[in-house]
Formats: sequence, structure tokens, C-alpha cells
Amino acid sequence: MSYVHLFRRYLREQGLPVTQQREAVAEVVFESGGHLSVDEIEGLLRERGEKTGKATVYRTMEMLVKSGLVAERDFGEGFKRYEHLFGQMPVHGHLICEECGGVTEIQEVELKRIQDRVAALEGFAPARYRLEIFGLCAVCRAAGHELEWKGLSCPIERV
Amino acid sequence: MSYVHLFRRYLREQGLPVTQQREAVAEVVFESGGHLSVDEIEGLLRERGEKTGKATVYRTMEMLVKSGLVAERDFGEGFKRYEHLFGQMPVHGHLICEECGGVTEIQEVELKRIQDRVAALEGFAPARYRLEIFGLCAVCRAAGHELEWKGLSCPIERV
DNA sequence: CACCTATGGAGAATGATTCTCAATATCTAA
DNA sequence: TTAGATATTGAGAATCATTCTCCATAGGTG
Ligand SMILES: [Mn+2]
Ligand SMILES: [Mn+2]
Ligand SMILES: [Zn+2]
Ligand SMILES: [Zn+2]
Repeated sequence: MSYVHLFRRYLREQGLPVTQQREAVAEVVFESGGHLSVDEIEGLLRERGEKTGKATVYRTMEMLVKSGLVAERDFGEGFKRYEHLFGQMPVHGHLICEECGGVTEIQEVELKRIQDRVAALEGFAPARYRLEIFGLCAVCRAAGHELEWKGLSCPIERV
Repeated sequence: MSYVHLFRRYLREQGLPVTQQREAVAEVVFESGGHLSVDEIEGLLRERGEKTGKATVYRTMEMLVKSGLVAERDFGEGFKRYEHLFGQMPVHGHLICEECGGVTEIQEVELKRIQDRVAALEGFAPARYRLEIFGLCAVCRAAGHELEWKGLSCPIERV
């Protein structure tokens, strides 16, 4: 099934033209399950025979994020990644393996609850959450890789 | 009191020369309480009469982060910020006000515990944590600012 | 269909970060 | 303390993701 009609509706609500390029970008993102970079989105568009300029992809991603249908991520690679939120909790974090680069979703509701509680303590109204935990995934651990502390030998106290 | 001797120790442990520039950068960062950008660090060095090149600041920040004495942050501004970890929990998050840009520290131990629990469920070994919550701070709320949903009018379910 | 306006795209511009390389500063051992 | 071996510095070039510019063209309206 297609979710593009939701993006179309958003564009109309905002009085923005529904163009072929905008629909193509949304389709490619909605059909993918992963966390896509702009380069990867361009590649998928090319595979489908669409000739969409890089600037248009960037502009459309901005709209998709504003619409709330897509979230922007940063896994510390030097560029952004995007994922649609269909079938996912809009507030979810990521476990990122520093060995293999694999990404695992954190979908625990409990995490949002405590984050909200802490924010409320400060009188803060949360709008957007970002949680990323970098380390070693189960597969890489099983393969014998290990985390090793390469910093100061007797560091300041760690919690 | 000065913490620079810890960085000096780290450099010696790694067999790296202790240079005037490295000490100057560490001093400036250790003496500041905030979340500093590379530009701000350069400014502070200039105020002290040090002539340290931008490249050296970047290189030294990388070492300070590797040593574990300093953490790298990204508040979505398009550049990195750095803070020393003396007197703070090494695992702490940030509340970032989208109206005024203010940053509040989240020092709750409970947050690390549940993050670790969730990671453990996946067999993941955590090494580095990043939690940022964007929204409206108490001051801006009191001043009448409000969060408003500008996305799709009838969005997908939100948790 | 025809008009008006906003978009699309190629390539230039931007800006943070990294790289290059010759002139120095640091380290070590005598 | 000095000399020699080695690593660092810093100015500016290079990189690279992202944004901007501008005009030919597509989308919306009636
Ligand atoms: Mn995800
Ligand atoms: Mn902090
Ligand atoms: Zn892995
Ligand atoms: Zn504020």
C-alpha cells in the first residue's frame, strides 16, 4: 500500500504544488525500510529512471520532515539520514555499532516516559527527541570484537 | 585548580609530545563551563594572546575527546561543540530550546540505567551515549511562546 | 487552453572540517 | 646541554555535505 497520499495531502494543506519530483522522492523513501542518506535516495531514484536533481531531493526531504512523516537522523557519519515513521514509534532511538555500522532500533516506550519526566522537572516542553547509543552490537561481540578503553588510564569517575 | 596535568599524562601515556599549543587549548576548554565551538575556543585563545592555528585546535580536540576528558556534542547547529567532563556525569543529555538556543544539562542517573537495560536486551555493549531533547525551555514558555504542530493535520499516531 | 506563480536543476557558493608540506618545536640519549 | 631523530604547526588548499541562484518549465486555477 502507498502512503504518498498523506504527503500529497500535506502539500495541499500548505498550498504547495504537488510535483512529480516530490511524489517520486516520497515514494522512494516510503518504500524503503532503512535509514537513507541523500546519496542513497538519489541512487534509488536513478534506478527507477527518475532524473531528480540533488537540490530537489534536499528540498523535498525538508518538507517530508516538516510534515511529520519522516524523521531526520545523524549517526555521526558527516551526513544526514532519513526514515519514514510508518509502523514505528515516532520517538525511538538507535543502537549504532562502531565496528560494523549496523543500526538497531530502540522502540521502548519506557524511554520516552522517563525522558518526558526529566524534561518536566525543568519545566521544559519536549518536541523532538534524539537518542543514540554507540558501542558494539551482539553480532560483533560474538565475533570476538571488544570494547577497549583507549583514553586516560585512570580516568575521572564514570557513572 | 588546574586539570591540565591529566591531559599531559594522557599525552605521555600515548607517547605524544606535550606542546604549548596542546596545553593552551586544554586550559581554555578546562577553564570554561560551557559547550564551546571551535570558533569560540579560537576566540578564547586569542584573548589570552595565544596564536594557535585552527587546524591545531581541531587536532587537539580530537585528542581531548579520545582521552575521555572532553565530550563532543552536536546541537544541530551545523558544527560541533565540546565540554570537559569534570564535575559532571560523563553520561548526560541536553535539553535544547528551539526558541532561545539555551541548553540545560540532564544529569539523571536513572536515564543511564534504562538506556543500559534497553541496550542489554539487544546484547549491545554501550560505549558512548547521546541524548538531546529539543523543545521549549521554561523561560520561553513563561514568556508566552508555544510549541505548535506545523506538520500534517491528522498525523500518524504519536506515542 | 492560458495565465500566473512556484518549482526544478545545473552549477556556483558556503562553511565546517581535513589535508599538505616546509619550517619548527619536542624528545631522547649522550 | 647539545645534537639528531621525529612529530607538530599553521597557512592555505582541498573536501564534501548542504544551500543558494536564476531562468526555463511544470502545476494550479478558472
Ligand atoms: Mn530508526
Ligand atoms: Mn553538557
Ligand atoms: Zn556490529
Ligand atoms: Zn528558551
